[in-house]
Amino acid sequence: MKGKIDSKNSKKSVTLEIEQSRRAGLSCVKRLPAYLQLLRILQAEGNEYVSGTVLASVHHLEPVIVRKDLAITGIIGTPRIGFRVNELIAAIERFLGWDIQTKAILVGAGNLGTALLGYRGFENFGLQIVAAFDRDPRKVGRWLKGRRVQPLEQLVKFARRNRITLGVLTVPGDVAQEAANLMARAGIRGIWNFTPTKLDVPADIVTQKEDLAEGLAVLSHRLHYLSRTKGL
Amino acid sequence: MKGKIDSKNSKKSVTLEIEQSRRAGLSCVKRLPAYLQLLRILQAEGNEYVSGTVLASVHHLEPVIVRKDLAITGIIGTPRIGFRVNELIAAIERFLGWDIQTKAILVGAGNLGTALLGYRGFENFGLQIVAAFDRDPRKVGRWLKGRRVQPLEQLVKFARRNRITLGVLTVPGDVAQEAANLMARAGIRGIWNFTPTKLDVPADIVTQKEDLAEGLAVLSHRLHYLSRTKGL
DNA sequence: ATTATATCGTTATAAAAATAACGATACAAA
DNA sequence: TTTGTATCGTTATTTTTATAACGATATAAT
Ligand SMILES: NC(=O)c1ccc[n+]([C@@H]2O[C@H](COP(=O)([O-])OP(=O)(O)OC[C@H]3O[C@@H](n4cnc5c(N)ncnc54)[C@H](O)[C@@H]3O)[C@@H](O)[C@H]2O)c1
Ligand SMILES: NC(=O)c1ccc[n+]([C@@H]2O[C@H](COP(=O)([O-])OP(=O)(O)OC[C@H]3O[C@@H](n4cnc5c(N)ncnc54)[C@H](O)[C@@H]3O)[C@@H](O)[C@H]2O)c1
Repeated sequence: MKGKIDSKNSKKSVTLEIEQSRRAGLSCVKRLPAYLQLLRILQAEGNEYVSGTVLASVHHLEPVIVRKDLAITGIIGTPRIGFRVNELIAAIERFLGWDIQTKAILVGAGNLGTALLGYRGFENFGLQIVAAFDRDPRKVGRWLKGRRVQPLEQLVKFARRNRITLGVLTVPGDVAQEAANLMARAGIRGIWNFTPTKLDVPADIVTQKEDLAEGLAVLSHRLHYLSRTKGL
Repeated sequence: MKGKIDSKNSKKSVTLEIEQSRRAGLSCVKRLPAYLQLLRILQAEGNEYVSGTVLASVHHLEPVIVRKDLAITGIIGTPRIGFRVNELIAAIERFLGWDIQTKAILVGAGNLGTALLGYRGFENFGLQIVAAFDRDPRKVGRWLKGRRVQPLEQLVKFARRNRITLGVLTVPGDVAQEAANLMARAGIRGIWNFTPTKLDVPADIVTQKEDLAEGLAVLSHRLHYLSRTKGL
């Protein structure tokens, strides 16, 4: 069932093969954090086991989806009982690489950047924002949520010296590309992009665009639909 | 002018409208805002036309995907030329219901809530956050990004009086459900949920969960994979 | 006028994801 | 012991989404 790729279609592009070779569907990976969040609560409540059925019902999913999702982490459950909560948390964290803290820098200490710097939840996702950079001289030097805002000129040196692999991008959209270029020069491997700008980066750099408008579009469309069909 | 395909066309448009109000592909709806963002830039630069091919190349998509996505908005392009930028913007906005500004309230004026209140981009998405509510007495009464923070007790009255249909939820996860209940009592129709808590709401309320961890999981997984296969 | 070509819109096919189906297993109760 | 059942993990099947294929059309070039 798994097997090697038949090299039938060479057009199929490297990206797909990469994702397939790990056998992790994108939608599956996206659901894992939600399970993790719930598992942490169950753990705190002292539960030793949890069934896929319970995880499914909370998130309004079919149990079989949950079981399949969890399967890619390598976890094995016991029939009639479920999964060990501790083991499951460890398996998901390990699969996502969240068992080891990754150091990140943030570029653009504005509204959103400040909020992200102040978010305590990232440590649960293996993320540690260790420094913030900004171009605005009025912000440089100030302390923000426990980090001192540094000038852009320091970025490359800092990132290289501290072996930073991940960058969080929260600058205005029209300067996003140049900030990304700077990150690339600094040896950053992954960019978490909160700007509405699609970035152009070397092939060995991974970008993830976080677009709030996507979710709002879905919400708006659903509401719009409801109001048209139910006449509300 | 188009007499020869008239009968076929009318039949098709009926089908399309049904499908439009019924279920537009989720992935399609999610891509529309990205097109819109680029279109606004093109419009500001004075471009009159844009081809699906151009939109596709910027976002690293296949042209046919773009054309199909745009088709659900009802827009019609001209071969060899493309689409009128103005018309396309209007069509997407109309499809998403973003041509009319929707009034929203925000509950939880903390780190993230403040950032969202300060975001000027929402007016491009037909969203207008007109009020903020918080439980913390130290925050109530203060001005935040041009809005006065109001106590929770005012929420129901305010929302009903101002016919608010949309709520933005940025409270801590463990009180998210009760805040959502309050919104439901206030007649809110849609909840944009930024907490990691899966909400339980009446069937006639639409919720959209915005989970940053999803995107981070994808990014982490890609990086993790890269580091294991390319040994970097 | 003819040809070339970039693009459109639709239809056909392939790939991914969700859902259904089903046998296997661990424990509880009769 | 036997039966009942909630769950697991795997293997179909269906649905959704992405990609490929193709004829049609508007404009520019020959
Ligand atoms: N605030 C939100 O809620 C929100 C929501 C969705 C998307 N976004 C996006 O996030 C980004 C930031 O939004 P914001 O509201 O925080 O904007 P902001 O203006 O508050 O912050 C931007 C910060 O980037 C700094 N900056 C500007 N140019 C820079 C450069 N070249 N290098 C480094 N820093 C630079 C500015 O000094 C400022 O501090 C924008 O692209 C925006 O579209 C924000
Ligand atoms: N800050 C981020 O970058 C970030 C990122 C991802 C997710 N989130 C999520 O967003 C939510 C808010 O995060 P935050 O960092 O802004 O937290 P925060 O603590 O800074 O803000 C929470 C605010 O909600 C208020 N509040 C508490 N209980 C309330 C209630 N019952 N009704 C109304 N208001 C109430 C608090 O007084 C506070 O002002 C959390 O659920 C968090 O997990 C935040």
